[in-house]
Amino acid sequence: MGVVKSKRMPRAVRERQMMDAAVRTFGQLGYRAASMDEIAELAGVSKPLVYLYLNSKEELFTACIRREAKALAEAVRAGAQPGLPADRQLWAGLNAFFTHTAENPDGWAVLHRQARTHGEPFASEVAAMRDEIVAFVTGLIGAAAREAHRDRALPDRDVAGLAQALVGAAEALAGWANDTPGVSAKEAAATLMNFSWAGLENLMNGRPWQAQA
Amino acid sequence: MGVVKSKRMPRAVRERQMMDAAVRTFGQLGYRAASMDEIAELAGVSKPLVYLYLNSKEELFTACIRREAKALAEAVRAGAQPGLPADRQLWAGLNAFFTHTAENPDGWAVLHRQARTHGEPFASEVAAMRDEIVAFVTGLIGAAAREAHRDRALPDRDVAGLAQALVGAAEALAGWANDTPGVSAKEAAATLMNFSWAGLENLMNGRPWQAQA
Amino acid sequence: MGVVKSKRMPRAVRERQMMDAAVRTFGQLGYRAASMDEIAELAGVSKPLVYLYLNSKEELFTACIRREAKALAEAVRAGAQPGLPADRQLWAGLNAFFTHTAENPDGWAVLHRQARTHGEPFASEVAAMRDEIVAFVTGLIGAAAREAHRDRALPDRDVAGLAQALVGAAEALAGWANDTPGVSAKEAAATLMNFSWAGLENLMNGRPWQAQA
Amino acid sequence: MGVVKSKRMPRAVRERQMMDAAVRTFGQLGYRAASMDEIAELAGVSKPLVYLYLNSKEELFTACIRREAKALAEAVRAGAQPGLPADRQLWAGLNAFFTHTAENPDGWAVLHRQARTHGEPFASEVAAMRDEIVAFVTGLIGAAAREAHRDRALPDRDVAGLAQALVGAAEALAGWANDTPGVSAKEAAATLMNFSWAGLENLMNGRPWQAQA
DNA sequence: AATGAATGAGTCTTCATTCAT
DNA sequence: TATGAATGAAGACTCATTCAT
Repeated sequence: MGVVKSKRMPRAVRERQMMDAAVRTFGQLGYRAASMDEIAELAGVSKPLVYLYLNSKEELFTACIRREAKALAEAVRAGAQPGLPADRQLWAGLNAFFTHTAENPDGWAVLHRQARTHGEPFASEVAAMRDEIVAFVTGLIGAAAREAHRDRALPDRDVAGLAQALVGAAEALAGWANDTPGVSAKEAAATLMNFSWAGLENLMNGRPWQAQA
Repeated sequence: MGVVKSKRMPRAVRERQMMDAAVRTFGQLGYRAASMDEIAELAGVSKPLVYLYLNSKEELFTACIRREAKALAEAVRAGAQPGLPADRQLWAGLNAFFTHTAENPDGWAVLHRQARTHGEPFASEVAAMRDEIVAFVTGLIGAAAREAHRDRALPDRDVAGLAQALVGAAEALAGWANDTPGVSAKEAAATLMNFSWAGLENLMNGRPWQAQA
Repeated sequence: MGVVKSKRMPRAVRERQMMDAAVRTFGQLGYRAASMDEIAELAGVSKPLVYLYLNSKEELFTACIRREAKALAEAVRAGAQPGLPADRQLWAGLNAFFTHTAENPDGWAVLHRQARTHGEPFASEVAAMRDEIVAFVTGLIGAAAREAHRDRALPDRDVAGLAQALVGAAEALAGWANDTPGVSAKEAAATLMNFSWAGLENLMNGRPWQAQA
Repeated sequence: MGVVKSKRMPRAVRERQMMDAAVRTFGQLGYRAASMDEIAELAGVSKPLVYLYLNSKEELFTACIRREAKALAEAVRAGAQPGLPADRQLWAGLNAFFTHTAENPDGWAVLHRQARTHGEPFASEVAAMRDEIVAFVTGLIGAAAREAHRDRALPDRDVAGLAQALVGAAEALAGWANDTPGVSAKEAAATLMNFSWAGLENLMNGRPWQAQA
């Protein structure tokens, strides 16, 4: 009878709308600068409904972090194809990572920029996902080490550092690819693969990592 | 006996106290979460004096970014020793970088975490310094490529991408080293040097980059 | 027993209460000296509600000016009776004007004293209404000149000047009548009618304008 | 020895500089919007010196009102030439008034707009000057009445009302003359003289007041 | 399931005013 | 005579959050 305002939707749908709005707002403005008013309006609902479903700004932000972390981890997991050699697995994982972050810039911003910037309830929330990536890389390196028949694996802390460096390089390349016209996500992935797998010395001596080799 | 809350200090001194307090507060809480009240109290002065000298929260934050960016850039410039081979220069520069960020964790947090997270007057402020460091690394990689006497130098865009990756990795490792107890600047530098120079494949095959070689 | 601080009223009602409080406060203290706290308290609501409905101090003041200007212009329009001879119309209009300003002293103070004293967004807001009244008086004087069957009508610019003088005198008298106990609207109107219609010379020679003549 | 900064001036001179700056600032911005900082800077002295000489913002404003009121009253007194017939005296007084206010717009703004807008210490301060003008007009009318050999003078309250109307008309005409290109101060004075002395009826019947008659 | 009405608490910013020299 | 250094108090504005329906 008149304007349809899409009311009375099932809870799950409404919740998803709110989370979408929240991820977008948090990702673009940050935790503090984002306001519940803005999120509610972007979600097309009233503020009390947001509170009814998600309780508080803090819980809402936490829920966003969890959702996006899960989605990213799953994307990387799904992209990497177990059974391939370690370098091909890394290549596949990086491609999945770059593709997912390019398609979900706000989610990535929430995870990478915002969650780590705002103190304690949140930082440890992201740590879980970081640990998962670290575990993925660790596993890769372990597998590679076994392939190479080496007895001594790299120490754990070294692996954690390498994972940090890899993610940092990936994020920098993602930003650079976005800002530099003509650089595709795949090219960025190749650059990172070369950088991380072959190392600068090999690159300078004409021995890059070969995707097809 | 105890700290005398000394009064009537010359402007330059007070300004430095305020900036110190601001860097610490902004670095730990972020731009939005930090309050001018908190900064003033930490500096041991009243709020109006902060405004009298530094005009506004935005200008204060910008001043912090500029001061810390300048200090970091100068530290890296001073650490790198022109004349050495490229890998030794890189090693020296990384050491200077990680040492400075370890000694100024709040300043580094302001630059890396906070300034880039909080929109536009600030992001471009840091970008300038970052570009300077990227240019430095780009030069290093180019020089190394020439030293290798290869006929075909790496294409410019590849070099730029590698530099971005290297700087991104360094940034991530600096944050990680600050947050992880027991990781020294030298260890972080070594991890990154191995990662970037030798590459993962060499690492896993027991052929790391050798600082003394 | 006593005023119940009733809650949960419809927006339109609350808005009117706020505007009433604002007109009173602005009229008595001026734009700068009036505080939003004071207005909110006088309206019986919390400050955020004032902001929710009226956005800012500036918009609130502007809204007050518009409301009071509209009310005054309508009162004068309704009071003047087209069809009467010019002097009778003027007399009727003046009576309406002085009656309205006497009944709405704060509104009049907002228009005459405060709005014109506080710079540019506001001054031009009142100017529109003032011009409307000046145009009304200009028309009256022109009509009266035509009624007098004179061949040479007064030059336009002279008429405009006279209208300005008349309105200015009316404005001053309204303020004076409000501030001086015991001066009724009718007395003010009579004083001005004598002054403007008969002129000082006639007054001093015992020939005032006669309402009934 | 370097820049002359005009220091160590006698107190009277410094005080005049401060008052000049204050009149200008108060006149343009109003009592509340004017800041002591601004006044001190415009006067070319430090703030504590303003306080040393003039004690407080309130006293400073009061001093401004007194100075400007005295100057205006003296200008009008000096312009009016006792001994002339009443209408010529009024003409001379109006000319002096218009001339003075045109030459001292800030002083006039302080008296007319600002002082009356800001509550009680100040309003009564201006009242003194208003009374002086009322007394001037009253005297004129009394003289004219004697010239006309009338026994009964106009009641006091009527005279006060007439003075209010006259000043109101004068201020309106001053504003109008300033805003309308080509209208000189003298023309404005003539318009007001006609309006107030001859009255509208006489004007419309071709019997204006004659400056030379 | 959903919302219009409402607020306590806090943040940035300004200003008149004083102290020590 | 003159000022650089400093602050208490207040004011505009925002926001996360709740209540009544």
